[in-house]
Amino acid sequence: MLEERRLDVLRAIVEDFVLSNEPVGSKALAERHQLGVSPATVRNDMSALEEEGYITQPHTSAGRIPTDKGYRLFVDRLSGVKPLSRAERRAIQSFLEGAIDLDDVVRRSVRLLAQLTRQVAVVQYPSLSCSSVRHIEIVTITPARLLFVMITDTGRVEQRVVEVPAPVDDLIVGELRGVLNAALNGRRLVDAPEAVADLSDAARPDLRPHLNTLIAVVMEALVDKPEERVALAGTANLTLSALDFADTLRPLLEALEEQVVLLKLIGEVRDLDTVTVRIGQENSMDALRSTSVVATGYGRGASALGGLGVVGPRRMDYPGAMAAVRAVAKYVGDLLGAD
Amino acid sequence: MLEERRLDVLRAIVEDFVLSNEPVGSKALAERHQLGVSPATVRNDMSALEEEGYITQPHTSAGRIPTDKGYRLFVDRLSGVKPLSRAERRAIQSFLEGAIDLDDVVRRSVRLLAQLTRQVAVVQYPSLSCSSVRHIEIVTITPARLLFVMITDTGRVEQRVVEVPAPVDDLIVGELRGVLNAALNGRRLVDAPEAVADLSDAARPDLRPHLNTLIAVVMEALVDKPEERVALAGTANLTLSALDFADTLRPLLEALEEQVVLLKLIGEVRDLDTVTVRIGQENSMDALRSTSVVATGYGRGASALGGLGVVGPRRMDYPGAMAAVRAVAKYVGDLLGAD
DNA sequence: ATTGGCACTCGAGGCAACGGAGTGCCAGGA
DNA sequence: TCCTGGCACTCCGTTGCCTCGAGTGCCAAT
Repeated sequence: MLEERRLDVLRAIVEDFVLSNEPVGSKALAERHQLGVSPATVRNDMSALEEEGYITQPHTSAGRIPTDKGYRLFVDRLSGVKPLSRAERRAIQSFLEGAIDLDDVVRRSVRLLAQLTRQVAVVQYPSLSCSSVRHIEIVTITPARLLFVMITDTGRVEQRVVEVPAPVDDLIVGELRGVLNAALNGRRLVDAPEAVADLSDAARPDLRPHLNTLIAVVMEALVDKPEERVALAGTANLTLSALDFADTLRPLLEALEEQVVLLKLIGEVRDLDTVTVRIGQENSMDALRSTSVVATGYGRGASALGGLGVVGPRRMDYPGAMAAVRAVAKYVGDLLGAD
Repeated sequence: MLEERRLDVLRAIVEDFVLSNEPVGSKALAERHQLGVSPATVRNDMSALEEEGYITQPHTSAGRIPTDKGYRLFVDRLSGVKPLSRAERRAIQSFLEGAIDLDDVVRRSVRLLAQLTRQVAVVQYPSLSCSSVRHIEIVTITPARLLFVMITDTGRVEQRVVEVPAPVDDLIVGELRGVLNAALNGRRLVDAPEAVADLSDAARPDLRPHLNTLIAVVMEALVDKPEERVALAGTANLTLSALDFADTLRPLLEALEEQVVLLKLIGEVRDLDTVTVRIGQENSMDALRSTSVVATGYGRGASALGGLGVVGPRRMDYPGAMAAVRAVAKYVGDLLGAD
């Protein structure tokens, strides 16, 4: 009963503060929410909540604002995932179903997510390592330089320039292409090392050096340090939160421009089935310490193809963001999984 | 003599204001620059300059700031292109020479440009229409859906999914591939329509429907509305200019996120050999009316492969920006032209 | 445990005074 | 004819002061 109401008060504080961005006081709280008690009682509860570290006051005689710990409790125990409105569901569907290729899917979804949440949105391209090879192509640029092109089942096209040890003619290129396709087509990239392990030994002697070079390059580029990519949208929304960031805005923007940073971020939170929320100091990267991140993985089956999420001020509509992230992840997963 | 000094005064005002972002007064001017005259004389000149619309005062009894017209005169007649420092030249070279493929070149150069100018940088990917076909690949996804992949001489890889009227087997795909490659390899994309015009008539009857479909898709996708792309970097630098923008920051950020807007922008100013400067109201798009754009084209030979430039506050170091833009364009042009 | 009352704190906003930077104008000098 | 020093005026930004109001903490009463 007592405990119960204290949590109600915390919830009310979070909800009001997210809306107004102003410290919320006891009187306003008691009025705006049906707590059934007087402001004085609310004050006692607030006092207790502050004692426990869930809320704080910017200065004496101001209202209270939630701490990171307060938001955490709110997210964990006090809020459901707000269901999306019908209009929002429709928007998602109509926005994504027109997509024609992978690039288009990713770009549309990242913009959609930014629009739905009014935050900065991040969508990772499907990881190569989770994809399968659909086709491999080798094109001659000069006799000693080949362009290696790989098309995956998610529609990604990866390319690398390869310098071969000795000049090759079109005949050899054709053979190389055949060997590689035979070995890799339909294979998942994580299985690639195994699939090509003794390829060279089994091949015609004159192909071996080229094959070795190609395999080495391919392994290095696509498995050891695969090129992961992300799309970003909605940085304009940061101006809405300019007050929340102040000094930290510039480092934040710089971080968001770094693919590396975003990949690390997404990499940490791309569980399927779970929407991860990182609040303020919970983030591992300095530049994000003043933000909250709501993210999840997308894909079909056991392992995530990629991740997506939003970055915004700690003062965020968590239920709404979580719902949007989850919904978009589901659609994107279906689209890319089924393709 | 008289005219001469007035222009010196304008130049001094622009230079000081760009540095300080504060209205500059007669006394400070006479001190900081070797004008050889007293503040009172400077005042007379300023008065005249204001009369002619080159400078203005934010309010009575404040210093003067340049108007768009003032900046224009400064750019046209009062400033050379500031030569880059040795360190900057070295930075450009070492930054760009490590690039491995097209994506890498573009991404590196856009970041470089943002860093050099401390503004927002934009780099357009080489236009398809100016490129030549290096290789065409056709991959079966399902019997009725083909993936068309085209590799250009600038290293761009374009792909489209094509629905064919009737199922095709690998044999036919091979033939289609052969026919298209024979017709298009080495051709510039602008010449493509001509090259494929009577391809279908000359082909084996059973190939015609497929060929027609493919050709239609290819023409539409790659010639009629080719997918142009741009890269963006340095939006964090806008926080440096936050004061210059105020209300207009959000629309500006939104515009910068729109590929369409950036493409229009670059398209208007991608002359080779000329660094175009658009100051404030000179810009054709509303969101850019409070900014200045410094841009040029890059490429080899007669027509530009693409464009690049920077967007920043009107209070910009024009000589520096022009030098950086020109230098980066030169390097990028060499890199992509020679590839 | 809850409530109303009360004294206290502190920031926001309004207002007046002040100082300083800058201007325009004018009369005198090269 | 052009430049210069002097002078009065304007207006912005800052500072200090005051008041107002929202909010708190505590206490006695229910």
